[in-house]
Amino acid sequence: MKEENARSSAIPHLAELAEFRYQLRTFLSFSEAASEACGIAAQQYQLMQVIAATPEGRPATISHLAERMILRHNSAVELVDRVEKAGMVRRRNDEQDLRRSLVELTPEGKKILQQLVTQHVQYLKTHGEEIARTLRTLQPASQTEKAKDLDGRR
Amino acid sequence: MKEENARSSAIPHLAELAEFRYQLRTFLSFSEAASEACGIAAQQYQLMQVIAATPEGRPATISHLAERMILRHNSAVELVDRVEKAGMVRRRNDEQDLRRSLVELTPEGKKILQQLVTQHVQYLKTHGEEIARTLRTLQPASQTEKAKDLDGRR
DNA sequence: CCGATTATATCGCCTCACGATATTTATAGC
DNA sequence: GCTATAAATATCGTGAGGCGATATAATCGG
Repeated sequence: MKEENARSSAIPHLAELAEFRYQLRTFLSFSEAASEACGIAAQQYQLMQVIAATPEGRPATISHLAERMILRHNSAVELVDRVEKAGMVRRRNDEQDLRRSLVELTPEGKKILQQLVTQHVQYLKTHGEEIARTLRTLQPASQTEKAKDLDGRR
Repeated sequence: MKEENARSSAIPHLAELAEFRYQLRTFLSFSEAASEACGIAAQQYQLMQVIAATPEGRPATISHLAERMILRHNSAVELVDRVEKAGMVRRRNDEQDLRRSLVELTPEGKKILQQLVTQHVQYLKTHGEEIARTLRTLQPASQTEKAKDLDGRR
């Protein structure tokens, strides 16, 4: 028999969803702290990561970065400005299409990125499984122990 | 045999981590759009969700909300101000401790929250499994098809 | 070779989180 | 019970960053 929270009664999966979002905020908070310990903002790290993860064939244009960062093009321009000022990336001119700037990591940028990726992978090796488990409790055919726990503890 | 991306070479798990963050951004972007379609900001929805998910015994004080939202106390105060102005929550005085305000959802707030939770649960029923799978590729003992795909396609 | 489209850049605006500080209430030590 | 300290909330000025509107330059289609 499960006691319903008066506040949450009648909203299915509220506890699991709230837990997932709390886990995300905790992860993002870690990410921000790690980035700023390296002297850059969290978004700047994300931009660098997108650049490094862009497949070989795909040029790292402002438009492409904006798309992967889910930002307006002008915001991507401004973000690149800031990361460039921090010395982590530089713009090159695309010789095929002079409208484009190609953004690439500097050696310093690669070094910092490697550190940050390592730290984040480490974090997710520790906490990723728990996040995945919370996500699974929201799947159609799921009544795991975790879900029962989140539902039952009120 | 896997071809290494010149940009990503020597950074293990870069592709999987970047993919995970892109999935998160996509989800958060959906969340923002859904919230604003209901006339509130994404953070305001999160606050409401935290309030609703607060266990019965635990009073929904500003301090508690700040902790779950991962915000400074003053920022939580300001967030509650905005959500109160939007008519989604109201403050009550704690009669045991007059320093505290207890924050609770209004009927309108409950209605909107229910809609948003439903939409988000629906989203995660569709996309949650994929996110969980990406997370799993970052686990210690993981060389799934997904991981091979992300590593191999460059 | 010119009108339409695409890519990037610039600028002013607005939201929101923060640090510093203030105010009120509770609590502990005497 | 009275005072020093701590805790909870609130206020205010500041700054970062994303966005819409607009501008400029380069490419492309007919």
